[in-house]
Amino acid sequence: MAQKVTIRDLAEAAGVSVTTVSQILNGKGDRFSSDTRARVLKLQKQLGYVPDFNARNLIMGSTQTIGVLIPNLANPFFSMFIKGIQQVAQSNHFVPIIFDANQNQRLQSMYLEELIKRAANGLIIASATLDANDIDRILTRNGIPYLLFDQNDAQIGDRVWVDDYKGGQMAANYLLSQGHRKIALLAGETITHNIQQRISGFRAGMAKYRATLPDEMVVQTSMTKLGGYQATAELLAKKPTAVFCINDEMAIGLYRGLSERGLKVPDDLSVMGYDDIDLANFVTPKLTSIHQPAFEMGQVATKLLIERLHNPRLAHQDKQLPLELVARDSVKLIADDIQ
Amino acid sequence: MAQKVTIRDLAEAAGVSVTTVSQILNGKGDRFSSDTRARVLKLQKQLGYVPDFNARNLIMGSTQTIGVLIPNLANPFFSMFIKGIQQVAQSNHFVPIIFDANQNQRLQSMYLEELIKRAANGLIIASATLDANDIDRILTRNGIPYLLFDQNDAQIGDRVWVDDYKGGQMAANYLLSQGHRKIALLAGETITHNIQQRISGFRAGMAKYRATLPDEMVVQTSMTKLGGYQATAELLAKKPTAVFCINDEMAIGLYRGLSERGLKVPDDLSVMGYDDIDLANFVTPKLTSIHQPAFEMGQVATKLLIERLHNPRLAHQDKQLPLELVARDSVKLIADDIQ
DNA sequence: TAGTTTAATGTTAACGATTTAAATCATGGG
DNA sequence: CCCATGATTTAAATCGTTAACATTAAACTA
Repeated sequence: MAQKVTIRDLAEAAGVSVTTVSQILNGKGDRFSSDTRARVLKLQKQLGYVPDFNARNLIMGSTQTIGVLIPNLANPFFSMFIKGIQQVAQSNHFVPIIFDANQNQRLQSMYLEELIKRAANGLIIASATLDANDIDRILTRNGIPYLLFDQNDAQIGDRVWVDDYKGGQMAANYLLSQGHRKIALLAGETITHNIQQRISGFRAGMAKYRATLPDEMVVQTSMTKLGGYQATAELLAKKPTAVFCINDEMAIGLYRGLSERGLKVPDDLSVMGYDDIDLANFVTPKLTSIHQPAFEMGQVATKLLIERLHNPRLAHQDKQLPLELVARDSVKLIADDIQ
Repeated sequence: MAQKVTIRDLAEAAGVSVTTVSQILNGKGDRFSSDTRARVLKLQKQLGYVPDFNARNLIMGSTQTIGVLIPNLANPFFSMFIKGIQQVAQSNHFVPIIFDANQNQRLQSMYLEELIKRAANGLIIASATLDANDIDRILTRNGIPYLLFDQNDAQIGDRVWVDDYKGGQMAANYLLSQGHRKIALLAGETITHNIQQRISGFRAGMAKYRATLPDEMVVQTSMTKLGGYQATAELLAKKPTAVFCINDEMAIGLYRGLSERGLKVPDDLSVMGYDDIDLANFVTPKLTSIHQPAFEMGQVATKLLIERLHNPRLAHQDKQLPLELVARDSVKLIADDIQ
């Protein structure tokens, strides 16, 4: 409960002016005698002086804060993404403020406002429910640089992305190469741009081998384990030999639905995921998936954003990260001719 | 890029003083004519005025911020915990700043300092590597209320807890009731207080039925899926009929280790977890576990902390939340006499 | 009418830092 | 012994708000 020690207290204790203290503590103290420098530094430790964050930011005009908006913390993909953000932010003396907006439109706007209020230096937005143009309007009006992620329909601002179209194609190619032709797609309820790309790519991949993905073979549900689970019956009714799940979480939900019905993956049904969360490697059978480098994506996003903060008139940056097919045990080879 | 609009601009535009604006915008404007009130409010929208966070906090002396330190974001238990925190914080106009300290001692201290610098109003610390007394020294020196979680060896500050001792007993009782006698324990490398309790309870539970948990039946490894996986061989060497994993993550790792060896849960080995993360319900076989109400714990922790902030001289609060055994399919009944 | 309320709004001093521009102090050459 | 010079140090302005304390004008009271 000790009264907070201010720069004035420290100055007084050291017998110098506040200017002196401020300069020395901010590394601009070359012009002071090493004697006073030492004295100030020593007393700082001794009194435990920490510059007041608000006072400092008020005059400096920076909070060293990055706002982050994500749809769902419980999805391991995003935990990893955040870990990447945190790492880079930390080493650049920034602090991320993370909001899990849980696909709630209203909440999302609230958080956006909160971040503006708090004078975040920049934002990383990985949430899809907000309209990109709305975001742009609000943020550029407030002069806040931001980076849109995972929903790059609008070509505004910097961009970190993976080639989802190609990812979809890779999935299709793999499934086809294993002899599957009757393939169902398990997608989310809201189709963001990147997921649309994924689906388009998948369709295109199918088409290349004169296979098709008719509309009646796609099932939509919430993009969670539960969603995948609940879609099982509907999916089974379509009698596919393989299912491409738009993310791993759903695939894992489907696993359960199948197992409850006594069906075996991949013998009775092949399942393929997307994201390659660490769990993919721990379910039985191990899930074949398309690997998205979530951690790295977080790192790169943060790096780009910070670069932009340092240099606002930088040309728009665009960084693509590689996707990778990780073939494990959830897809059965039912014929190896690919006609 | 438009120059930031200040309260002075708004005041000028409305033809009133800054006080008037300030008061009106802070709900203390009853003393002004409804005419000016309307005018100010309208112009605020029009000019898009947002009070400067730092200036405001500087004079108000509060940042409406809660710092949160957790060991691992990727553990679903903590994602849930955080979701609970966020929900309550949000509805009380607080914002949580979350740090994933990843059992890194140094990082943890850094984050702690950062939170102090940022003048967080209070802290929720769910990280074990820091010494409770160190924390107390640093934080009470700075007059920051905090709430220790998940490592309540020191009886300092407020407390949210589950009865881990009883949790351990419940696990033991259940395993014994299913006829198991040769039981191994899979624990973490660092044994925090709550986990120590869990283990003690487990031991006591065993003892009650004249069973024992000899030291050679406990295996220690990192508390992650990978850790659980890597412990498989060592565990198997002890030839138990059941394994009690100190958390679900490890149990899931063990699942994989067993499945790779062609062993079936629960026919070849029974597995029991702790936490009851949502995944427990989605693995095959579904994992029997002790349910910790992670989300609720986050909620309650935040509620207690905020109450404390509002009233610093409140008596220490102590809230216990219930634990629950969730019997699913991962433990085999090998004899139903419990002699 | 003079004095007192009351309603409506304004002045200005904090808050705790940073920073610019100016002041002070030695030192030494002329 | 004076002043220029460079080395140290400081006074004061500033950042955008809030709030305690005025102030003003109109309305009411006796």
